[in-house]
Amino acid sequence: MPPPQDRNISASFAKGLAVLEAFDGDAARMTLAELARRTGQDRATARRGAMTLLAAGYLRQEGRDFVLTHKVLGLAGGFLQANQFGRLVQPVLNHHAGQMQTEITLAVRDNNRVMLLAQSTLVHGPVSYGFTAGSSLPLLHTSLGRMLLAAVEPDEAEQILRHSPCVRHTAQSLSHLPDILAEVDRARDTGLSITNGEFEPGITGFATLVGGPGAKALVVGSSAPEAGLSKTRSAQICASLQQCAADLRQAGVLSAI
Amino acid sequence: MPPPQDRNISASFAKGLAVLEAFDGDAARMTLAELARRTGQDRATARRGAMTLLAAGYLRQEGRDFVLTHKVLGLAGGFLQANQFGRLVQPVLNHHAGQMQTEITLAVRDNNRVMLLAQSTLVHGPVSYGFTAGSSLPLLHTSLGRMLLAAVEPDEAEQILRHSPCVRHTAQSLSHLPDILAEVDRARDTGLSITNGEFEPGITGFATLVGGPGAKALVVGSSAPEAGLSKTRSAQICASLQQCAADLRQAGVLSAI
DNA sequence: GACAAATGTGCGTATTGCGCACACAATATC
DNA sequence: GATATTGTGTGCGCAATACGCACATTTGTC
Repeated sequence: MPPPQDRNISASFAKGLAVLEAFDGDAARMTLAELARRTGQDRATARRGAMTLLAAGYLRQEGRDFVLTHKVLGLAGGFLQANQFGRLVQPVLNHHAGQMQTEITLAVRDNNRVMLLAQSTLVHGPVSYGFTAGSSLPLLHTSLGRMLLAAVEPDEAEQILRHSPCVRHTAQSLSHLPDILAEVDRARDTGLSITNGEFEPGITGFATLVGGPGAKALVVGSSAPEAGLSKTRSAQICASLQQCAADLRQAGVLSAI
Repeated sequence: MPPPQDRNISASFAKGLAVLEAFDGDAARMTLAELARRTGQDRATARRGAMTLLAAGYLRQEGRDFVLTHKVLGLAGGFLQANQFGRLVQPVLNHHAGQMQTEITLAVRDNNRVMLLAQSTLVHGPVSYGFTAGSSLPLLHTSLGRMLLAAVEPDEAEQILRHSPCVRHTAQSLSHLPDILAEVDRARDTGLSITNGEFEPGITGFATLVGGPGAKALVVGSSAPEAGLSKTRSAQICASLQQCAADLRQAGVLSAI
């Protein structure tokens, strides 16, 4: 017999949120049947959730497919505006990105994924990898992810790792948990995480900690093509990231989480 | 007697969404009592909505205040990723922002407000005005807003205007509806909207249409300080915006709405 | 045309959520 | 410190809401 429901929680609202969350970067458009499967809900329940979101403007319909609309950006805008990301965070990222001539990204851990919170806009840089604020990246094979794991206690980091999907993105992707843990430990010790082509082929990723307690840690990261990456250049990027982290702390970004 | 409810809509879910939407840039943090007032709901109803959002991770609690979390960015990320904003839109905005040496913004109309969808901000530019993707701007006194109104039929534009708040942001803000309508008509005729210090003092705004049917039109805009803005420079910005719009159409941005 | 997959909807059921009221807590003001 | 105001937590009766199932229909694919 299921426990009596928590009277503080609206189960219908929670089911509806699950329908909204089913739409992500991997599942951009879904039929009702797919939506029911993905949420584990009865088709009629999922349908009511989808029709409510349709009426509210968060979904639109293309034939049989439901498609997420830009209205979700308005929700995100509330958070970004409230925390003055445009005035405090973006200029710092842009400034350092300009100096380093690379993109810079601010990220946080979201369960066992990396969530990008903000990203510099760079005029003359290498080709964009297509990520934006709100993008979700893997935890295990990115420098951002490793740095976020380095921000939590070792045994908790191991727990998180054990419950995270370990997908080999490239031939270089580490696949043994002890190897990944060793890299996380190294990031914890040095304050820097560097990955070589483990998520995107031929791309070196860098990340350092901005601050914040374990589960709510913020990190900044950058990336550069491996080819033509000298030790001097690498050290320069690391130093700039650490300066960027200091400037972000100064700007008060840690109070946003 | 109220009409029987639409069986396709979950009223509890809709109420919950209204609680989530109550958190915006102007109301970053709210007590339960404030939330009930803002949503017009009974305090117990608003409380259940807030507690459900708390459990789902969209709100956190600071004393008596509920605060929006970054989790809403994940929802936005689904839309941005699905429409490849990072790969198709951002590079175009960045390219033209670099060439023009101004910020560029992509926007859509959201009821009687302007919603920013994407933006390229400049490394060495005038002080950032603090807006980001998801930010909401007024419709009546921005070049983006005027251009969005120009995209709909004149009588519909007038209806929207009549139902929009007419706040005087600066001494230069037009306040007579016929004057604003005339500016909208001019934007419709010329394909460009230019405003002088009506929303931010001393700032000239430019906007042009990217495309899309009336209610779903997309526009791009830019801004520059009025001081030191020559006719040549003005014309240059307008031409670049129009080229940017053409490149965005080419990149397929219109299918995102 | 056959088959699979998806959809719309009616309906019985009971659970869920609503809203009110009461008591208590926290904060603000004097 | 007292008082007033505002905010909060929660129990509870009630009825309406939402669930989930089943059936018929539609759409898509081969």
